[in-house]
Amino acid sequence: MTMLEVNETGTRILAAAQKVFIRKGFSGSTMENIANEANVNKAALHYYFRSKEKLFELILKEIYMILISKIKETLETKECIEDIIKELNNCCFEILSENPYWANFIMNELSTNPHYILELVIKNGRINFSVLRVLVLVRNKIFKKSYDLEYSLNFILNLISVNIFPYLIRPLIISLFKMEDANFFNFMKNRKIDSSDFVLKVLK
Amino acid sequence: MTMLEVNETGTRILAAAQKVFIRKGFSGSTMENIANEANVNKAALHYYFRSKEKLFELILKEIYMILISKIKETLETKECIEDIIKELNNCCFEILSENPYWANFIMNELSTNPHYILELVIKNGRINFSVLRVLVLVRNKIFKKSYDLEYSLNFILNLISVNIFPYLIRPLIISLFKMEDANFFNFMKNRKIDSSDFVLKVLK
DNA sequence: GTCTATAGCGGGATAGAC
DNA sequence: GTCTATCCCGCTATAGAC
Repeated sequence: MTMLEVNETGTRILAAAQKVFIRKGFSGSTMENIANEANVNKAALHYYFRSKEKLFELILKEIYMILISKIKETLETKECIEDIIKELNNCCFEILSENPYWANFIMNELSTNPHYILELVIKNGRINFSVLRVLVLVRNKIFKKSYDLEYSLNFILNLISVNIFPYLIRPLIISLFKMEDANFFNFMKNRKIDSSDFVLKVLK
Repeated sequence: MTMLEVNETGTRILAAAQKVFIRKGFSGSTMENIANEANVNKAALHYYFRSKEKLFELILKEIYMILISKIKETLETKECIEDIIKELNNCCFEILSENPYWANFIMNELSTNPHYILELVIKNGRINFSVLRVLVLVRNKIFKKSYDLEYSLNFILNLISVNIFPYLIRPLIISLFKMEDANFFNFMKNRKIDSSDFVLKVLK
């Protein structure tokens, strides 16, 4: 049986692997952790997915693809820049409140072992077109000021920053303000309006 | 000899440990990596610092303290919020262009093993006062609008986000725009003006 | 204080029974 | 396909010579 046609046990292993890898990263996770989480024997992991590395690549690719497809959809279905900003904000909230560890996972891998993710980015280059489209929209909007590519790039960078970074420091926020996870996501839900405002102000 | 009075070999080990831990994280690093980097024997590491964990804690604490003291200084020496914003921006640039891996290192540890950092945050609670002071400054500035604690908090969150997040995705930016490291930091240097503008606009 | 040698263990991977 | 047993490497840590 190949990795592509996976049965019930295989999917259980994949789910367990996701859970473990996402929390602990590649080098922090062990095959035993994953086997226990999936209620199978260590040998089963190797039977289905050959090695730890192969299994990890599958998980990383799966998560990356889900993220990218949602973001692409968001960037492409809206017409004006204001709607895109609001929708992107919604999109981040929905993904990351449902999967609180995804952002950290991707960032950790990007910094400790950029190779995997950079390869995915290059192979799935079509996201670039969506970003380019947003760049043009931003340029048109702020063209009056005096057109400047770097300014547009910085605008997008700021947009992404305010949408993702707060989720990355969730453990810190939770600890400082003595919150529960639920409080945090509630805070982030209310914040949606503020951070859209924040970004939109710059356009006006 | 204790860990506090460390001779030349000890400092060489500390420097090597910093280099290795920062790039690979705790679980991604081995004592052999560090020993090679320091040009000493593995046994020396244990002689000076007892265990991998103790050595790691020292490195983490050292970096955390440097970061916090610089940020505190920035937050406290300036009087008006506009100056603080600009100075914070400078501060991040100076630290992170000189130590490109620090931001990622702290974030990775915060997400894979929050315990260490949260303990440091709690033990060195004095940073909270500086942040509180900024919060009050922000509140006074935007009070006209209608005072709102959450709004002020979000403002600070946005401020931190645009200052740190771009450094976190450096590998991605470098790869996408086919930059060298030097180009990236040059870009970030120019960006300083834009991102201050970005944040300041909201106050106006 | 610094080195070599090695203990001891945990983790990835495989062989082989069923 | 699934399990048990086991191999073997690499890593932390220590003992002991010098």
